[in-house]
Amino acid sequence: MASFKGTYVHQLDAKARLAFPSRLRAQIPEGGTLTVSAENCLTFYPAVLWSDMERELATLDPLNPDARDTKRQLFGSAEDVTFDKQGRIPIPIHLRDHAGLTKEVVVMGVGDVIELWDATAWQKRHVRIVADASDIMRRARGGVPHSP
Amino acid sequence: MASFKGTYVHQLDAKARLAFPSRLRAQIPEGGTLTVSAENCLTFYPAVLWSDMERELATLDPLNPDARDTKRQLFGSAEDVTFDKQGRIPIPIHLRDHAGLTKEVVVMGVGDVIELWDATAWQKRHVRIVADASDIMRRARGGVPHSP
DNA sequence: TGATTGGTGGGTTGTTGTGGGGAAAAAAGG
DNA sequence: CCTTTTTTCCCCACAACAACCCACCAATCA
Repeated sequence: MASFKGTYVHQLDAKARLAFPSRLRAQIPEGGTLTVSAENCLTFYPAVLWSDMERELATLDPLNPDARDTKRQLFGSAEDVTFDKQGRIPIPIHLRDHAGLTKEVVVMGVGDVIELWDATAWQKRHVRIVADASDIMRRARGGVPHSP
Repeated sequence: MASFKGTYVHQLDAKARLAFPSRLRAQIPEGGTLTVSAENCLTFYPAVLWSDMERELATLDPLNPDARDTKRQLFGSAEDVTFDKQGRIPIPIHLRDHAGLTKEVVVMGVGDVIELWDATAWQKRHVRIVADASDIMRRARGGVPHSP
């Protein structure tokens, strides 16, 4: 299983293309699927992981309204992405809007997926994470709900 | 399992490269992974130990927001490091910032990992550790939370 | 004192991100 | 159904950065 790491700051050009960091691109030459995250960012799934995701979503109870909304959110916003010969991907409007992407984009390897953040949005969240690092990491194990 | 020990003070050059102490380097010729620590320093994990770390992070619940932030913090800040022919490693900006590295860097073997500190930051912490040594070591077993 | 190892500095060459022009394809409109 | 407009992709060019290589000093040890 691929393991993505590192933080890269790239520019969204006038044609809404994003140059994908070459280190990350080298791990997924065949592309993958991009969709919205629970936070205000985008999540890139490598092809293998996305098909797992599809299978998992298929097991959700069709009678549960939350399950239906979850599927609407994830499937409805999903886009297959492949790289052009310069290693760039186009980012559709509805995905840009969800993550508030304008110019500076933070591309971050987060283990099995890659996340895209607006630079300033990530900066804000990052200082919060660093400040509360020990608390957050303690709660990460426990599954204790946290307050916003 | 490798066991690192000793303290070395090296200079960060104009290109943000750090000459890794040859004694430590000899134990990990293939490099490893460098990422942020909970304190304001950097932690170097030998390859084997880092893959253990990855496996552990993979077990965190993807539906827990704190787990996601934890993975962002650790994976997002992580960088694979290999040595150049002079035994140096480049240190990216975001890692320099987290540890406040400027010129003098303390490289310290700490058992299974290696830590990098800004020299003055380490000095301050060191005098505190020495002063409170007996209390600190007594609490080390108990897992009692400490005050900053 | 000579040789070897280890740390420091700097030049040079590829690689990578960025911008933009132009062709092909797709969509929209008459 | 054909024309016009928009979008998408490919290519080229440039600038910035990172990796690699070679050379110099300083310290250690025989």
